[in-house]
Amino acid sequence: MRYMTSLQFIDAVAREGSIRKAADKLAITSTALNRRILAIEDELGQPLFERLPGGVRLNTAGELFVQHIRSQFAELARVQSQIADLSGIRRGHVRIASGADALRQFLPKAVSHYRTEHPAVTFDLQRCYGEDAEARLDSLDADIALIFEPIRMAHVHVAATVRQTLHCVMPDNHPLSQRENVRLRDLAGHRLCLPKSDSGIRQLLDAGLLRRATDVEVILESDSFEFMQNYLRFENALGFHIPIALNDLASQGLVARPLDLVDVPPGTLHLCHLKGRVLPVAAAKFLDAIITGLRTSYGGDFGQ
Amino acid sequence: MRYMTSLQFIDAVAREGSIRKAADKLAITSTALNRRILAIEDELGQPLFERLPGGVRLNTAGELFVQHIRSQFAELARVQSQIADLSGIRRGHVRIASGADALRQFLPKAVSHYRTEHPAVTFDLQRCYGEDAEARLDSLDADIALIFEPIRMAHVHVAATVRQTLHCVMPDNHPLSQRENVRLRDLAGHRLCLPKSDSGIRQLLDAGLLRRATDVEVILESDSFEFMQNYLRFENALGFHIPIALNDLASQGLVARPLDLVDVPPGTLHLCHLKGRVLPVAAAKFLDAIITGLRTSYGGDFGQ
DNA sequence: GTATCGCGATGCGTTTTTTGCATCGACTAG
DNA sequence: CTAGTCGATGCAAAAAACGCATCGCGATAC
Repeated sequence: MRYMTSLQFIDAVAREGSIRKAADKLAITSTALNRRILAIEDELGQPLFERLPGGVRLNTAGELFVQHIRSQFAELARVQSQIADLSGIRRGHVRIASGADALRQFLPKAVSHYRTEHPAVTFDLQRCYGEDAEARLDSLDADIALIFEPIRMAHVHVAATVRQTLHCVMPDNHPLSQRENVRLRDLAGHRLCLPKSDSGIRQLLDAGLLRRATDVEVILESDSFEFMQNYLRFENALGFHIPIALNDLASQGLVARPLDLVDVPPGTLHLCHLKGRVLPVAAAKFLDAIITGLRTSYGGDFGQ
Repeated sequence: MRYMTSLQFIDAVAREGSIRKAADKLAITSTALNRRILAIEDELGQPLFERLPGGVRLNTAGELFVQHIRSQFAELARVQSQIADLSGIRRGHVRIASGADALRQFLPKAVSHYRTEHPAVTFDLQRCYGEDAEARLDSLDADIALIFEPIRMAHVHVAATVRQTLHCVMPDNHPLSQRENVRLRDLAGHRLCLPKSDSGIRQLLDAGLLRRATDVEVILESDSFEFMQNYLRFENALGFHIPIALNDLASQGLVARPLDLVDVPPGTLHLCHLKGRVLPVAAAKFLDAIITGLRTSYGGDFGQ
């Protein structure tokens, strides 16, 4: 929207921490950008940025104002999608922040299924680490977040949860593949591939392993589930996934066996949005769809 | 704010129902205003107004958008007051919609008392009839509303209530002035001055009179409590007030006697704001002050 | 039925605002 | 101490907004 460019500019400067850098990104000169910012600060009667030698930084007033700007844009987007909705044009845009887990199988399926029914809705998928997904909800860079395990921030609303039992993934000729489910003590002496420590899966595992003081051999750590799964095709080791992240194991000669619930409690996948926020039409409908999808396909059960 | 003028213009056109009239009020030409509206409609991809022979009217999209505009402005005002607040400048603006009742004594006192402590806070008092106060909350033309008796709209939040027993006001030589309190049947044969039927007081009275089928002589109706009170100095008749609206009776040779609660239940004064809205700092603080003031001064008791 | 009136839309010249360039002073890093 | 970065500012060019005159359309008055 043309009349809000100044606000967008302020947001950009806040993100870049420098007027010149932001001006580059916005494809205008730093002069123009600088003057727009001065003009708004003048109108507000107070500076929004502290001028530092290496750039600028939001002051307290600026933080309040930028927060306001972001919520205004989110609101505008919502109203626009609402207007588009009532005129029968079922288009919109959904921005999702997700950990790596759900990106493998679950989200691609969900998005593609939704798009078969609403082909004019576009998506933006942001792969996040750790608390980043929550931060993106907060800064309104994402409408919906899928977070496995802990929710740290208070103003995140959990729309739905799915219980996910940790599974141990291994080549089908691995000795442990004979068992129905795997105890932690069975892992002793085996080689493990573990997700990095900011992953919910890793945190669940660590808690269990620490408690049982199991002696294991960690041969690699990665933040890519895809890499770890592929790796198991070359070395006879053990990986860990949750059902929602499992895909296409059989064709790669892999099998998954659940970890015994006595050792490792089931993790929880949280489907969240920002508390108190009214989601744009498209995002709200996708959320509905995804929730019913979760209920039917992954209702606490194995989802491969 | 300079960058939002286009939005304000749309709001003005929506209120005036005509581009030319709105242009007059805004002190610009209809040409410029018209083009700004066309530009925004173009950016949104949809018209916001229906063009009628006698002017323009919002369509559905326009109503959504105008609602959005108003909430944006309210939000901006709130953020501005928040910014002003944190910089130590205790200024702000409070807009109150009130029935005539509270304007007589209670609100002048409350506002002036608040202003002794916060002299930089300014006030806007809008005298409203009937449902208008609620409508003004809804259109964000008022931050706070004082409504006597019924709340019709669902999205009004009641921050506090005060019980108010109806009082009968009369010249001090009136026969009924001898009684401690007044029954409805005592009114038979007396001349009454009644508020108009959109007043909460009138509605309470009507309900009681109808139930008791009391035969009374209504000599005048008015929406001005001041007029009715003054009138009693010239004709020996009866008026009706709630304690919060009583002022300075003795010096005018008037007295007030409560109506018996058996006949007429006590009315309720509602102190409201729009549900889900975060009030600007000044309005929120004034609301706090007014609530504690109500609790101590008018805690269900006579307040003259 | 016709003339008139008020409404929003639009073409065009003018005014106001915004932008970009060159440059300044302040500061940091090496 | 010098080279490089940052934000601020004077000035001319470019862009946007504005006002005037005018059009077409529909309602109203007579």
